[in-house]
Amino acid sequence: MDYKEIDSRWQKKWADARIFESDVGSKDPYLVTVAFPYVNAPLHIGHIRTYGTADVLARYKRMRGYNVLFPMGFHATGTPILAFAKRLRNNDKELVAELKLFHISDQTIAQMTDPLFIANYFVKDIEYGMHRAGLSIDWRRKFVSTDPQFSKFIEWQFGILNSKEYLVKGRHPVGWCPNENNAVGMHDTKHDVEPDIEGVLSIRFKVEGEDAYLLCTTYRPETLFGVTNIFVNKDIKYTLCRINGGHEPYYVSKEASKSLAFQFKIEPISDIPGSELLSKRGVNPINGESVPVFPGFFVKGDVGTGVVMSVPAHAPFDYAALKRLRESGYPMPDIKPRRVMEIKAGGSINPEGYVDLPAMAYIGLFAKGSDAGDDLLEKATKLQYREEAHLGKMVIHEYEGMGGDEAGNKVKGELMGAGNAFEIYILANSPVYCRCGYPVAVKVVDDQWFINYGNKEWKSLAAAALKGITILPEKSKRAFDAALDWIGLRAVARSQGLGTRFPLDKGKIIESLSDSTIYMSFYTISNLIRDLPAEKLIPELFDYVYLNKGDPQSVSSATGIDFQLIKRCRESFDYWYRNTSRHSAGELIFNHLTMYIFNHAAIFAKEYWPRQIAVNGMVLSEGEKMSKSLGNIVPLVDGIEKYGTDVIRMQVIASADLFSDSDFSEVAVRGIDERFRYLFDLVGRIDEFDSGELRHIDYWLYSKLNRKVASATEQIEKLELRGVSTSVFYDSILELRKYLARGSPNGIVLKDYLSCIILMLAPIAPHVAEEIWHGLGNESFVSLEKWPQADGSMISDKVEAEEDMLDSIIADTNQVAALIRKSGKEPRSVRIIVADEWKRSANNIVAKDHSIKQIMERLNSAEGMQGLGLKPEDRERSMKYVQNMAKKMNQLRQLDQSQDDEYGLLAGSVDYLKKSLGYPVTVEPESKSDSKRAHNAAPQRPSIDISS
RNA sequence: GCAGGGGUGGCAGAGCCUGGCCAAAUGCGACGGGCUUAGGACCCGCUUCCUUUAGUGGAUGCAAGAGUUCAAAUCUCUUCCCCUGCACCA
Repeated sequence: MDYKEIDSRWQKKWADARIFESDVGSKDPYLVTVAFPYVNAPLHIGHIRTYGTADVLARYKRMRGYNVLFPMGFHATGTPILAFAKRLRNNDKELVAELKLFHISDQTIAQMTDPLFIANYFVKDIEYGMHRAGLSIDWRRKFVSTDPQFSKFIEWQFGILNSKEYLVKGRHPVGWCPNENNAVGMHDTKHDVEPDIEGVLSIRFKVEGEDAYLLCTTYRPETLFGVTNIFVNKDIKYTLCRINGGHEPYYVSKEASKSLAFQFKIEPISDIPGSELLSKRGVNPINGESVPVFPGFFVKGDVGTGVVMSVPAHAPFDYAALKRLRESGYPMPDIKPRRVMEIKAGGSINPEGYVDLPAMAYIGLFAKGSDAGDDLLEKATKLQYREEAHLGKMVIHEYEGMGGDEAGNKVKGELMGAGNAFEIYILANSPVYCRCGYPVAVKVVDDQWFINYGNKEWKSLAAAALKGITILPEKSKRAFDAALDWIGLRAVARSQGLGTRFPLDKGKIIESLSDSTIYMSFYTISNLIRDLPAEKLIPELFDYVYLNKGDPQSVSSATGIDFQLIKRCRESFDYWYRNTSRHSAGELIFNHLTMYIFNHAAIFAKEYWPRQIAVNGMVLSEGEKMSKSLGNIVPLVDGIEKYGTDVIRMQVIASADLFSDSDFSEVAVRGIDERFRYLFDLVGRIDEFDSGELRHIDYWLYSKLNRKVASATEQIEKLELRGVSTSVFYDSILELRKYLARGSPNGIVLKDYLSCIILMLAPIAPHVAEEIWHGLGNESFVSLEKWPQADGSMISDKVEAEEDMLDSIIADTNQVAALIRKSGKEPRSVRIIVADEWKRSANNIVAKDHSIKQIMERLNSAEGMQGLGLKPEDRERSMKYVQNMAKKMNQLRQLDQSQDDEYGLLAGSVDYLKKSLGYPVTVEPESKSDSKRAHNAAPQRPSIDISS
């Protein structure tokens, strides 16, 4: 058995028969689309999670009689390919090593300094990988997001967004490299760090007797009431400068003046040493208090503005700095910390203990005598900030009782309203370095274009769309709700990258997640317009095709495009786009998938809105996240070569819940391989088996089979593929083993069973399924066969329970036999004693209302006894039995098996029992048994009497 | 910090929505046995503790704690811990 041979043989047959190429037809349509791959790396096994899951759905729906279209395109817009080429031009060793892992030749790598080459290379490479993975894609429709025809489509989309006033302009901070003079994203930094930008408030303190301000940055404006002084670093340079042309200048650190220049217009006036600031006093804008300026040991020039307002009651660093200053003998007045908020309960400190000194109390949690090193102060700060933000209540008059965050926002609003504060941006994870080596700064772009997902009407439109979408798995629905609420402005135009020019500013490129929100609709026409020159694709064409607006005849005469072709485009979109399923990894919920919903709601009529979205987890490699640094990435083609396509598909796609990560491990993969081989082996021998009348075990197998058809159908509809593979694959093999162990299997039953599970296995493991399907004598493609239908009449709880009973009798007998052997004796034969009928009645009476009252009443009267078929002398023993039964009252269930049923089953299974146990077995009813253990018999739990 | 998802036996991982047939599927691993020259493969058994040399008895138990209930892995609340995403980046 050679997976490679099987895989390529069936892939070729599918391709030759063009069974995955779909066109407008009379059957119900089903369009499956997946987040198209970005063309800067080959596929690894992780990619198959999403593509494979979509493929399973496509294959399943095909078997359910839908006309299924599963198209694929490629994403090449944006900056990564450019960054990729640049890295190779700079001979980046890390990247080269990564490419070598995928067996890319030196010769090819040498050509990868050209972005176009990179894109073309990976388009081919990825398409090849998808072929090898057996994805049922209609390749006639592929396109690349840099194709000029696609650009026309995107321009049309943005025209509509603009006409609806969803595009707005504003200020926006970005990571910026001062050296290269361009925006810096994750792809452009050393070690791929995302520059983490955050806004902080800068509050100005008027310098007493001078037309200037000290500018302090803070995360906690609500503590402004507790300011006792200002800290600067006396050993660094400060710059007096004007900001944005205001006439009163500010003191900030020299470094800050430079980095702020990317956010504001900064005019430096003069530099002075920090020590000169120490003689000044600042006025607190919130209460007019005048506070002194002190040197602070922790103040850094490159953090914020290099000027810090000191709140010793609520900031451990401030408290410690004042304490050290006093202890060093620095000439200073007595500074009294002032508390602005308190924590009533639930915090780490005792709220009564340090009325005006919470910071000291926090320090005390980490260090003896409140004399802590910087790292401990850091910890104390974090804890205090966290607890005060959560549990703190303001104690300042107008703010009394307010939470920390709420008060902070109010103070911020007041200050900003009065012009006493403004926001500046800083890099929270500073320093971040650009690949060129320079530290990244934050630049504020003034004329940034955004898509305004915060627009109220649009949002409610999107909410309406979301309502109509089936989200799989259901539990991720809440994430969509949250994402929809949260999404607001999204910067849409970029200064660099591949892609479509932004219509309202042709110097900019449309950001690459924003140009792929409705591309799924492009598949419906991509094959039809492929050869048309892009300039003919005027907005009116798309208006007609997608919106049914305008007149195809006039579009035809305006562009020279064949009238019929235009009509076909419209028909194709209208046909395919009514029933769609969208697939991606869960991490895209908060951007791509939400934008997908918004844009569909904005552009298309209701009947073309999304119908289903499925999000899946990732793939781990031997329990670890796959990463370049761990070197544990398994290239897809390598994996397929080594293990076989379906073994990989089975493990990657179907070994975990849809939303959970699946683990690719050697051991698990081997287990799948072994089971496939078991099936192949069994099918190879299928003609050896006779077929006669159906026995109990045959009915059992049919019952199990039909039950799993029903459950697997339900599960695959929800893409619960782990459940499908467990019941259809793993459990089936256990059932087959059990069935075969019973001896003389029925060939027809086996064939029925195997055919059916193969049909259900086909979406997940299509190559193996085709091979086995044909091994069973079929001529058709299993890929095009009908999904099986459960026959409810074949499902029998009774038959299954009876088989379970046989198993437990064997287990129990073995257990008893073990005890006998322990005493040195050897079991010679066993009698199995079937409980009397009255015990079944008793069971059912008790089980009915979970009470022994009724049955006891019956046992207490002669007629009642008689009704149960008992004699008066049985009374005592039967009461004892019932009392015993009552102990497990809550577990009793109704039984529909009579004593005769049970007896018949056991008598008919004597041979099997004998074979399993290894000694003679006889069966007898309780009433006819002379065994002293006979009275132990209970329904479905016969008494066992072993002679030794 | 905010948002979303989680925490189950040596490990992986079902079960949780719809409470009771749950000492908890299945797989892997470990252990004992069979088969074998041996290893692998395969087959059988076993894998919380106690009790029982004739069994299906008892205790503890599903992150921790509290609660609801006749009954909780499952429902509610609190706490702790882990994973993912957080914007111009695909």
